[in-house]
Amino acid sequence: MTRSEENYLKTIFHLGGSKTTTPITTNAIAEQMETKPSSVTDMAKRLSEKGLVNYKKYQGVSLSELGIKTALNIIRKHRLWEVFLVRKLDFTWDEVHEVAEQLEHIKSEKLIDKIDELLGFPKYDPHGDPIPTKNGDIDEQGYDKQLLSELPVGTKGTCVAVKDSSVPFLQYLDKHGISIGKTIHILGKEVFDGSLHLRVGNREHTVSQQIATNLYLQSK
Amino acid sequence: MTRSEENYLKTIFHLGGSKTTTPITTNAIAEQMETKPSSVTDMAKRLSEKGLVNYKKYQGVSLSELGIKTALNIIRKHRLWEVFLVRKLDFTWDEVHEVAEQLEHIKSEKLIDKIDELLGFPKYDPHGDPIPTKNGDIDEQGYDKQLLSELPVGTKGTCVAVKDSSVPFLQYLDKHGISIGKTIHILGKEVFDGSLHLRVGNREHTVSQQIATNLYLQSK
DNA sequence: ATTATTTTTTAGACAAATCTAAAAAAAGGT
DNA sequence: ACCTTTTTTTAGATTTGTCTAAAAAATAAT
Repeated sequence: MTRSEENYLKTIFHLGGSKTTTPITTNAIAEQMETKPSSVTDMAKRLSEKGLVNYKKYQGVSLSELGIKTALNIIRKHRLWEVFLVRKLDFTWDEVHEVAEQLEHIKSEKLIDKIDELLGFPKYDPHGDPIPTKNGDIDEQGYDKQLLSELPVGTKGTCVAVKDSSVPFLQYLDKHGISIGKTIHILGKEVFDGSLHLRVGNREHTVSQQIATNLYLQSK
Repeated sequence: MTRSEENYLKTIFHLGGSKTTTPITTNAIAEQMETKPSSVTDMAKRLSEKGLVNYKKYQGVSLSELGIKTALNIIRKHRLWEVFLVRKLDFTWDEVHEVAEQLEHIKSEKLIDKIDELLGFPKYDPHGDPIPTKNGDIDEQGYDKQLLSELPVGTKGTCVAVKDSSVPFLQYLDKHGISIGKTIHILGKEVFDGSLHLRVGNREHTVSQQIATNLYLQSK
């Protein structure tokens, strides 16, 4: 397994390539990976040779059983390292992704199992995404969560995950005191643009619809 | 900096390439890295282009100032990760090298500084080798240590480092209860083959000269 | 000092992973 | 159904890092 192969598998998984129903297009992969479609075609052939993906010319790519298992293993490593960075080394949630992108490729089963143990076998990463188990089981559902934008005014809930985990979005949330575990109260909604009025802790803010469609709450 | 370039720099450093006096030969590097001399020549040119080594045809390689700084930074990372693996994840000292070979190439200054901090700024790795500082200072001397083979009968000392840190040697030491920090008493010496009779803790062993020339004590 | 041996370098080839430009196939529009 | 546009693939080139085989330089030996 090369690093590049691992990155392709991970991307294909994130684009939904574990379901055989709709194969992932060459273009979609290229765009996501910021590479050229021709490079994707080359890699699709290589991965197909190795039995990691199903690929037929002009018909896109989906992951094989082995491909899914491999992708989940990389995602497991990525997310465990993210938890480690936040909990043990005081990284902020917007800093972890870049470093975890490197750490996820370290080849040592013992290492990642020990990190898992050190962290007390966490179930979710710092963005609220579920961590696959050693056997490749993943709690796709996660918490019983709903997008902030889909909840009615008056709802009170706990922030459990983010949909977008880009650096600017995470920094925006930090600036407004929003993080995983925080209680959020929906005070009002502007019908015109879908913006929401919230109470987070003892502070009140207005957030745009774009924010509201990228934040998951568990309502109570 | 590619991973391969980093590995060459590290190897050149370990072969003594930081002293301009005796350049390191192509063959020596090839042998150490288990590669071919022609590959070393290629890399020597590339590293020379980048100002990391001094290289003139047929005259071997030595590290430039920048090369030394870079090599020490990689060694620093390698050794800090080794300490982390032993102290935080219960790796044994014969297991750490292979994983640290991978971890040393992770690019994040913040990561290694936080690991350093988490460990309380250790000065020595699990084999007793000194850890370079962030600025590239290294305590070459280390402890005021002497090879076990060079000490007189009757000496009592603390094991502070190993010269050979190969897996078989470290496992041999483990089997005989010898580790960094252990007190060793030299009870007798066989003139014929240089083997030594030792007391380690409450056990007594005879060890060959080969063992004795690869173990450092700090006598007291 | 000339030959033999060893070391080092060059030249050319190969694999992985990428790119550009052009060709082929698929999808969309009228 | 035909033409146009988009998507995908092929073909050929490039870079990094490696190799083998042959040439060149340095070292050693008689």
